[in-house]
Amino acid sequence: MITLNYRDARPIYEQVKDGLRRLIVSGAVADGEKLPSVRQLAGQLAINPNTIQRAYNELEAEGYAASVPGKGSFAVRGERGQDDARRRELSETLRETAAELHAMGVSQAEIEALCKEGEEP
Amino acid sequence: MITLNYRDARPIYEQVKDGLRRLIVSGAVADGEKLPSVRQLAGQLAINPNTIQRAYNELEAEGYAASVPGKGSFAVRGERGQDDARRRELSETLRETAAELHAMGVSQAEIEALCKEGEEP
DNA sequence: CTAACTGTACTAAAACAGTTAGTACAGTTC
DNA sequence: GAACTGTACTAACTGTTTTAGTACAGTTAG
Repeated sequence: MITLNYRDARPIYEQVKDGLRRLIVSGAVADGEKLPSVRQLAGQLAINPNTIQRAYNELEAEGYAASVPGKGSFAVRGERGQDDARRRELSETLRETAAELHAMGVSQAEIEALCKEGEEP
Repeated sequence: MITLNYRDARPIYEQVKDGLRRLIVSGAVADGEKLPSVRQLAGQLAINPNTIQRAYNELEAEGYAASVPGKGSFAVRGERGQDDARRRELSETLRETAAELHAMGVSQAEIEALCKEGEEP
């Protein structure tokens, strides 16, 4: 479900957060579907439950999950607009990345091809 | 020349590295042009020389600069292909970013518009 | 009701990366 | 020789990440 990379400079809770968001945003985890419990996912990844809790907290703050005490945590796929900050961040990243590829001599056609790979069918 | 953002989570040496690479790759600093010395740039940014040295070291490892003991550090603008790893990394980032924007409902046209902003004149 | 699960909260310590400080050495330039 | 340059190294401080351990309240199935 999620893989951790300990050589990565990014902290584990962020890797977990990004991994889950990817699953939710891509539809791999359906809207409202139950996510693994804090302790269960911690056991599976062999890390501390606190780390998972932190990932879930931030994911909830961003609008991609909802946690209910006693019940569990659930995926939220809110049509759109659930997190404008994230969209702005992604747009900025996309622009900068494309600009540097351009400077490297990569053609606009190649860049657009990369962008199309994730298009919806 | 370079601005630091202390609120940024990214370490200073990375901000320096990315800033310099951007200057080199964009042509703002010509090929072979002398970069500021370790101590000089450190003084200008009000940080420790060791931090600059680290940025220069990594920049040299990536092929964007060359340091000569006793003389200084110089920009390297190697036509292309000087750093395949960086290009692969950028391609991967671009694809993932575009995919998530797609999943958020952003159109292909909007994405391509962002990518074109950095195009060469 | 009991037992086993759920999320949440909190403190304390350990581990790590980033950064600074200081010093030192060898090569270059004038 | 003096003033630069890059490089190397150790030591210490700092903040974040992560772990460990414990605790409490709500939910659910038996």
